[in-house]
Amino acid sequence: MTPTSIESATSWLGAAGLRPTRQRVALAELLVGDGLHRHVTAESLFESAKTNGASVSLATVYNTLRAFCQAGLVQEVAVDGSKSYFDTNTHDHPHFYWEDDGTLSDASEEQLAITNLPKVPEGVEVVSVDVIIRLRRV
Amino acid sequence: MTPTSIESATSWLGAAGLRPTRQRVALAELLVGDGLHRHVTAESLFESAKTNGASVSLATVYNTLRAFCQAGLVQEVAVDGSKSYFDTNTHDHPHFYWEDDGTLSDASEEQLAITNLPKVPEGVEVVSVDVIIRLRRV
DNA sequence: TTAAGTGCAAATTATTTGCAGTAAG
DNA sequence: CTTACTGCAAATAATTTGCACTTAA
Repeated sequence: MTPTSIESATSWLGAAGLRPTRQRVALAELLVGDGLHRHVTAESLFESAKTNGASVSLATVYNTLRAFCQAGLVQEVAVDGSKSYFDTNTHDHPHFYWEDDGTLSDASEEQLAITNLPKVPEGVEVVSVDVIIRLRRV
Repeated sequence: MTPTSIESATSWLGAAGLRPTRQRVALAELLVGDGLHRHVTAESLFESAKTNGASVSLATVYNTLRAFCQAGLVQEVAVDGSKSYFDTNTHDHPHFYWEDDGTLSDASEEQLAITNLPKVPEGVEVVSVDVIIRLRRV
């Protein structure tokens, strides 16, 4: 049978060895409950939680996102020197950043290709190749 | 004759219509005095200024970098959600970000090529395509 | 002379942390 | 029970701002 959003949230946490507390499950549901990818900031996730009637403090949202990030459940995306964005799609992929409203969205990966990645010195590994396409409405 | 670093700094400011005050010229010299590109944070530029005996307050370094950025003399590079980096090379080009020490350097542009940039919706312009290659010593 | 630029200290914003209380295993 | 998690409020880090003073044009 189809898993409920609570079930997917709980197993998502379990896979990373994180204890499924009430607030973590609530946040995980908002992030991966429907199987779609999300791009959130601590503040935006906090607002969603409030809207959905989940009782979670802002500090816990920050700590939880940090924990999810360290566990590899979400990925931090640096787009703006002043805020941190988190993406539930942990696979390396390009992003669109809408400068007008400060939102982030996925750019389909098949459309983009990077060739001739510069060779890096000995003893150095490439952690990731981040591509941000900044957009503005004209 | 070869321009002095003060002369290049002053004309660099003049080209952007910025008044060449003592502190701006001092900072501009540190940034473009020798014709090489620099990657700085407000804090790192402030330290360089102190080391070079230039008397500039940290607030002025922040305000000046902001002014240079708005005038198009430097470009902000988002690599880390907690700090702002500025690059004197305003041409779109890829960067190496060294996670170990938090430094930024240029990746030579000829080595990298992006093909099949996703097509963007009507009425939207691509402001820039930022590529950050994150590196870690192994 | 006069508007733009500067320096300080106080304010703001995003985020982290200390610690007492709460809950999961 | 025991250790991890949570919530609040206070702490911190990066950056901005208000305002009196200075300086380039």
